[in-house]
Amino acid sequence: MGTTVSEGQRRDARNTRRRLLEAAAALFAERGYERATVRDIADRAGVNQALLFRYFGSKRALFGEVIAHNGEEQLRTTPPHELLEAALRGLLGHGGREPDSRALATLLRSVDSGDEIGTAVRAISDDYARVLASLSSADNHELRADLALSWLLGIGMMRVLVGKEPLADADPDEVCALVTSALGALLDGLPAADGRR
Amino acid sequence: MGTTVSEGQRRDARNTRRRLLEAAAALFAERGYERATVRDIADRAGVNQALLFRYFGSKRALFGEVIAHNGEEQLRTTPPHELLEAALRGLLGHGGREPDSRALATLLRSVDSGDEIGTAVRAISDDYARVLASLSSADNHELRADLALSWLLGIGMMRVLVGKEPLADADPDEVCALVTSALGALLDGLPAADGRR
DNA sequence: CCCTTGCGTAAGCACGTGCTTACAAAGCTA
DNA sequence: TAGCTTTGTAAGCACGTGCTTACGCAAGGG
Repeated sequence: MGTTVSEGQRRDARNTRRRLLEAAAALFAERGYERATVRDIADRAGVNQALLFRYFGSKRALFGEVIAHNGEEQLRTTPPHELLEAALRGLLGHGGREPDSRALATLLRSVDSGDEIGTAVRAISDDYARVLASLSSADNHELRADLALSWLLGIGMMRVLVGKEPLADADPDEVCALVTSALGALLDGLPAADGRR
Repeated sequence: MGTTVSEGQRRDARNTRRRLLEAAAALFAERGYERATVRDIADRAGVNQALLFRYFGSKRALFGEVIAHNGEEQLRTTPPHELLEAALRGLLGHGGREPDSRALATLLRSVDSGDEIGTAVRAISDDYARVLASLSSADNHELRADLALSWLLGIGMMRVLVGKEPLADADPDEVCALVTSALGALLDGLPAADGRR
């Protein structure tokens, strides 16, 4: 039958693969693609780094699987009209520790890892933007959604990476109130022009 | 007097130093701190890489000098109330080619270069935020300025690094209109609260 | 004319990276 | 027990990085 895995579970390929995936998800979210080394990932998973290549082929492929899993998680568990605030609070509170808010944190820190990594990164942002775009009824709602997502990204950057004060230590509630009201106006259909048209 | 530098100007320390600085400024703006290697910088300057270390000591020190020069440039040449739009258009148009808009482009691409680079990066953003904050009369105007700057940063990220569509190829005028009107409301004193207070 | 001074260069060092390989050992089948 | 497959490991390779060192060479004064 199922080969009766005892329970001490040494020598369990499925489990080690899973542990590698989890360790990678955590480290990618914490440090981004480039700064998360395969040695660190293997260490956190408690296995030899050679196994990472046996099970995933390459670091890039591993990143791809992580992204695929992470992207869907928050998107499926939160209704569209709460997504904006949920994502923002995920970014503001813990810095990507919990699995929910890992997608944006990973995006945040892997954004400059050029070429092919950018494709995976673009995939997450596409998912988020699609949902955000559904909230607006303006003709250029897709652009507005991109701008909203950009703001979240920028705020995350400033807080987590740059550490800019006073934003970095600001009260999440205060930030959230300012941003959501400004973005609400944006998405609900702000006057599309100012000086030009 | 001044040692009569002929004009073929080989073996001119001042000039090579200047060329290194200019090449570094360009490459840091184009690729960010990490991805701009000392070999590339020296090559673009047309000199040996060892000179980079003779004249600047380390790559970090060179970055510091570049940042110091770049930061002041746009800030001094544009009046405060035009800074927001100027910075945004600098980011939207050319991707940091011209010296004016290099500061934000450098910031943009060096943002995740951890530890001590972050300090230099924070210095630029502080300068920008200070000017932006002077535009608002709200009590938390500094926070609002940080949020405005964050948005610029995020938009730059999405366009230049992520390449997210439709934002990446959107008309600068359209983007600018949306952002400035939303940010105008933010800085002019938006209702500070929504659900809480 | 030598010889000190300072600019410029080629070569290399030490280290961290992603990835590979040769091998040990566990577990199953016979 | 013998043999085969699967899982794990230690060692190392190839390469790119920031940085250093030993040297060539122009220039100018005694």
